[in-house]
Amino acid sequence: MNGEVKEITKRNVDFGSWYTDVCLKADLIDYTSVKGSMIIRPYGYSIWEQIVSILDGKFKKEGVQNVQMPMFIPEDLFNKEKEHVKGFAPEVAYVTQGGDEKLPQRMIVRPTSEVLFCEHFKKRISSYKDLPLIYNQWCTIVRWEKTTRPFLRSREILWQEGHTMHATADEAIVETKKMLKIYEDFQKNILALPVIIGRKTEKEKFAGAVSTYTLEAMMQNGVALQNGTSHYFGDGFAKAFDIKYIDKNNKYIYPFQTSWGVSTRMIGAVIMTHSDDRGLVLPPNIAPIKVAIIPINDKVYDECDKIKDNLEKGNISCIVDKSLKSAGFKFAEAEVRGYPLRIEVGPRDLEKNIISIVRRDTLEKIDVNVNSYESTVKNLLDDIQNSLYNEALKRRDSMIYNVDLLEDLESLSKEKQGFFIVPWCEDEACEKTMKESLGLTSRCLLDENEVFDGKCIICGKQAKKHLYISKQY
RNA sequence: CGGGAAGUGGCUCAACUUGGUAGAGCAUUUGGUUUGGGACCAAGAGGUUGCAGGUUCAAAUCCUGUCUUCCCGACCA
Repeated sequence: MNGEVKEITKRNVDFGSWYTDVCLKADLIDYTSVKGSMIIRPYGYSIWEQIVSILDGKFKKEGVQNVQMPMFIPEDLFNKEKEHVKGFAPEVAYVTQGGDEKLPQRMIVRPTSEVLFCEHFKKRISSYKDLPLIYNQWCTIVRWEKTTRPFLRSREILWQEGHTMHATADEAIVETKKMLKIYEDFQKNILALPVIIGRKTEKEKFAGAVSTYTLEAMMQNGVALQNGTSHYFGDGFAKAFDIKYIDKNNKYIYPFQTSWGVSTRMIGAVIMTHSDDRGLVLPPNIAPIKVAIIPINDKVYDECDKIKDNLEKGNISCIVDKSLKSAGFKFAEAEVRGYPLRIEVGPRDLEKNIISIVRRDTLEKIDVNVNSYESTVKNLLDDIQNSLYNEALKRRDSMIYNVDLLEDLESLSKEKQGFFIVPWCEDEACEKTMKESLGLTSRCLLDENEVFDGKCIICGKQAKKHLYISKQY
């Protein structure tokens, strides 16, 4: 921890700079000389480790097996599924040379691994007894993004991608939705992020998918962020890759496929949802360090160590900040780094058998007895977790607008940002118009099964569904 | 990829307009005093000015290219 004073741009001055300031000053990332490829520093990486450990545990309970696939894909393999190629081609990085020799065929650096899994599935699947296959990998992928931003959009992406094969369409659809639900619960209960769950439109769905489901989070500034996806592929890839199994009736069947993924983008969503002008705010359930214990001077180290040991017995991770800085500096530092609670231990308070606990979200300070604080700490952590979610939910809900008329949308979207729910005819042309004239992209359908009779906000023809639209990262 | 801004010790910036060989604060190191909201005193170290060319007797400064970052679009998780 170095000792420079960390100035953070205020949110209302420049939200984008505030965000990168928080990422840098909270010591989550650093830049490199490679465009769009950030270093995730130890503190930032420990947040990712929390995410991995919790999610991976949930996956394993669902029978997911982890694998590791190659990073390179020969170009002809990648070209097998036409929609998939078309969707990803513009952002693919190619390897053209190995050592001194030019490669006979270009390799692509995986932007996602569907085709590698398909190639492998073909070898592994021959009977209904081989199904389902439920695989996942934690890995990095590369997409040659033009605009990059820490966590939210980088060229090298640290993520998890699940790929599954099933005997029936129903089973695959259940899998798709099951993983979506796991993501939703994780984001709600662990990351304290309210998300809107829904199906993507044809225009916005994953290249090669039958249907794509999304988790749409809303940032403080009213800009939406797709924070995870789960896709149902039908048997499209299976057909393209000639993956077949023999069923009980000795008939050849193409199996049904899913894929689903979340990435370090979730860390960006946590920052942009909960943090404030003082720096990072982390929900306790994802915070690698839940309590920062701050000795006011060097005479109280023993008491601090005792508190740390005691809390860690109750599985509450702590640090004691013994750096040779003034107390005020340490308080500020603890706030920048977003430790959910800090405990101030000072000689004057100790004479009265008191220590102070300060919560990061509200900065509220309470005094507790030095011999009995465990339950208070636990309760406060729970309370912060709940209150961060509730605050985020309240704010998100206040940024959802139902709009039926184009003129209302035009004026409203000029002064407000957030989700707009609009009636839509399901014509892609109208989707394009929303984007080109208002800068609003479709996020997902309000309800994929909705039956609704109204007028499309753009063309006025019959609308069939309501659509969430917004600005997006 | 288009439009705008920026890049000078670890950080924030000055010197650039008008070319003359880089300076401050903070951080860092050492010694000391301190510690209840970003401590103080003293001494020291640290920079061929993002990178590559060019103009010039001379380039942080002028020109060209390139890379990176930020903002706004387009593209996308």
